[in-house]
Amino acid sequence: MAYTKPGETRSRIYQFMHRRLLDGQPPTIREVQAKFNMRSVQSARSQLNMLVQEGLLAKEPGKARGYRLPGKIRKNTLIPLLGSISAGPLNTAIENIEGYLPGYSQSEDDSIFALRVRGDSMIEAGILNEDIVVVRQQREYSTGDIVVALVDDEATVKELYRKSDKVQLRPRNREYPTLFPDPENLVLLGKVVEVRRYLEGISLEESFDG
Amino acid sequence: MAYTKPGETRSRIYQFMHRRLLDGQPPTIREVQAKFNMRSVQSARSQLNMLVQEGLLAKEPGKARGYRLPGKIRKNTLIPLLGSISAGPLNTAIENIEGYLPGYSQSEDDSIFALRVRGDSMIEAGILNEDIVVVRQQREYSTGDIVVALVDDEATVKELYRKSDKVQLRPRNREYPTLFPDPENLVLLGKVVEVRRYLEGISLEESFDG
DNA sequence: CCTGATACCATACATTTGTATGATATTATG
DNA sequence: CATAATATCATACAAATGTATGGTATCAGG
Repeated sequence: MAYTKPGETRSRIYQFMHRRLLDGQPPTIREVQAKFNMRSVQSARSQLNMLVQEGLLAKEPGKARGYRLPGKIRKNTLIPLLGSISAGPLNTAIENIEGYLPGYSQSEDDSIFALRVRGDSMIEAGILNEDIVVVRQQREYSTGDIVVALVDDEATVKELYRKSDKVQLRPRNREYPTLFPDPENLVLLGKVVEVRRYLEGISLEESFDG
Repeated sequence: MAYTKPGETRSRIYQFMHRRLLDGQPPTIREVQAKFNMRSVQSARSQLNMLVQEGLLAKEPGKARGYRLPGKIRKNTLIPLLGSISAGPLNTAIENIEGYLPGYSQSEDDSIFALRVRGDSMIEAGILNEDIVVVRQQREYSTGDIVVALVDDEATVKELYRKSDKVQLRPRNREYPTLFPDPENLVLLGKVVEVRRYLEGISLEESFDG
């Protein structure tokens, strides 16, 4: 029986592992062995070891199904899609989770959430009614940031403008007026870091209710 | 030591499993045991068993880390973001992966990819230059679908219109003309099911080059 | 308080899975 | 052809992990 050319099997094994790991189903060494019609566990294992050495895979030694994608590869998280945001601290809103969106986890602890946009006040920025915005809470905001602010107990998406100490919340729709909120009462929930629009109905997963 | 109320631990275990499974790292029973400070494997196992019975989890018996999300629950995958799409079958384009986006995988085998939009021909549909569209390949298309078509060896995003046997590709920008492609040469790469816009630079991961 | 249901424990065992050792076959290359 | 590098095999062992048995503790409701 002919051997494969050096590197060829390894490349195919890598693709297989990559797909399986992204799919959330880390295979065992023996599953790789079977997949590639090898007659010895070690055949698969040595290939996997070399992928690890090349830095293309990571592994947790000793653990079953311990192969991972290397750290530099960004991992998936779920971003909570909040229903309606009411007044008060965001903690209370967390109770109101409508579903989850797949997204990047940037750093561990920065809190990110998603919101469905109501209205067309940002239409000229390409944010339409019913679009979903992904929001990251921050301390500092700069002029030009698209932010989610709490105005009159209602969350609203606008573009932030600072002029000296005055703050403006500008819609991106000529038919809407700019807001001049009282800085004392202005609550900024976060900065919009991503806009999403689902063109086909998707049902978001429900959370446990038991 | 007080016991938790009936159902309470189970609920927390479910959330833990849900997150881990979506994260692509199925835990072992003993990892669950440790996570919830149980002193017996069986404590964790019986809870997991009941979650399976309630249909909230699935499992592959005997296999290590064999718990899964039941089929109906949508899974997270990574969607390949293709660089430039050249002519020819899509297979060749797959070689040209620029990175991956976190997204839903609908059914197992439907092939989904993402593309960066060049130009502003769809601006009135809220799709701006540099936006990313998530595309699903299909057999059938209907009028009104936003599709990715291959015209003159270049991928373009347009709205599809059918009138009898004639096909139109309409831009959503009054300054651009409608295309009347020759049905023979029309290649539809897929339907746009999602639009995304990242307002902060993200670096996408690279793929295997060996 | 009584009783069934549920949560939890301790321990042992079986299977799956990772690891190790030592060898042979094939390929690539000068 | 000679040689090194790589691919592959066979087999055994060790660790991780799922499974089973039988019991005790706590909770919930009448």
